[in-house]
Amino acid sequence: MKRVSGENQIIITDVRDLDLEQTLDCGQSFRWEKQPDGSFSGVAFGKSVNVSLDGTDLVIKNAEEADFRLWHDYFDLGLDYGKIREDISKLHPVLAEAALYAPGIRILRQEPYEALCTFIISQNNNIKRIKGIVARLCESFGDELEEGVYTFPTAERLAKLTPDDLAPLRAGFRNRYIIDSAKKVASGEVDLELCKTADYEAARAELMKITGVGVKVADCTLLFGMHRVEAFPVDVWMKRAMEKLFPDMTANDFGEYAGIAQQYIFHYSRMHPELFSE
DNA sequence: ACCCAGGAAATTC
DNA sequence: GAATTTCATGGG
Repeated sequence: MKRVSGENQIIITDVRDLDLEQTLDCGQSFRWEKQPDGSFSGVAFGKSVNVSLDGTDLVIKNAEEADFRLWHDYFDLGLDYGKIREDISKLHPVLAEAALYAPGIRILRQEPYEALCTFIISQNNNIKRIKGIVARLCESFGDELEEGVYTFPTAERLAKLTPDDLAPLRAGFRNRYIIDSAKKVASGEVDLELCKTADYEAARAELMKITGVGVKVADCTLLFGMHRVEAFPVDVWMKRAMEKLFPDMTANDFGEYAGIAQQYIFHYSRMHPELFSE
């Protein structure tokens, strides 16, 4: 893998096991928008970029060479998903099928607070509306990078607000959860860095100190914001999938890469709702 | 009108 | 303690 830069863009070559649609629009991140030309535009780490895949070249426009490692890591290109898929496919034939169905899913290494906040918003909600609320959150309290392009607000910024200040987001009962998370993260009462290294149960307990964070939101935060790929979030889709497709397995049976298996199963299930209605 | 959505808190039994 | 209800909002 090498870098090619210049003209205000980075190209990461020899990229395998990545499909932008599968990775950026599978419900792990809510900040990427597909463009008419098939590329995706979004903001991460306070930087606005456009990404596209040309064969095995990942083209990142509006990026500078110094951020090569940043984007390389964001797309988790240091992990061999082909090998992982091969290994976990041995666990169950349906998992093998699900992995084959969307082999271009990768677990993004998102910023911890963004993952926490967006998955607080996700509860008892649907992906389309989550994206709308997140967009209004950024427009209202993020920094404008370009015309109509905003950063994700920091916990420190949101900690100065009250739940009523979030009314324009139309996030309903989740407003007070967002504020509680911001206050506890900004004050250090909840240590997101600790969650990257603490043992799993301790990390989960740390996040669950926040009102509005239960087991599922904590697991999503750990998986998508701390790259704890052993996390296995169970939402309504995963509950159905476990009951119908993996009745003989529990979360623990999926191993150290359970979170990656979970993404294959989640996506496969959402794309095949008929599996659960017949 | 009713039900559901990448759940969790509040209330009741 | 375990089971049920409620919590805002929007789409089907």
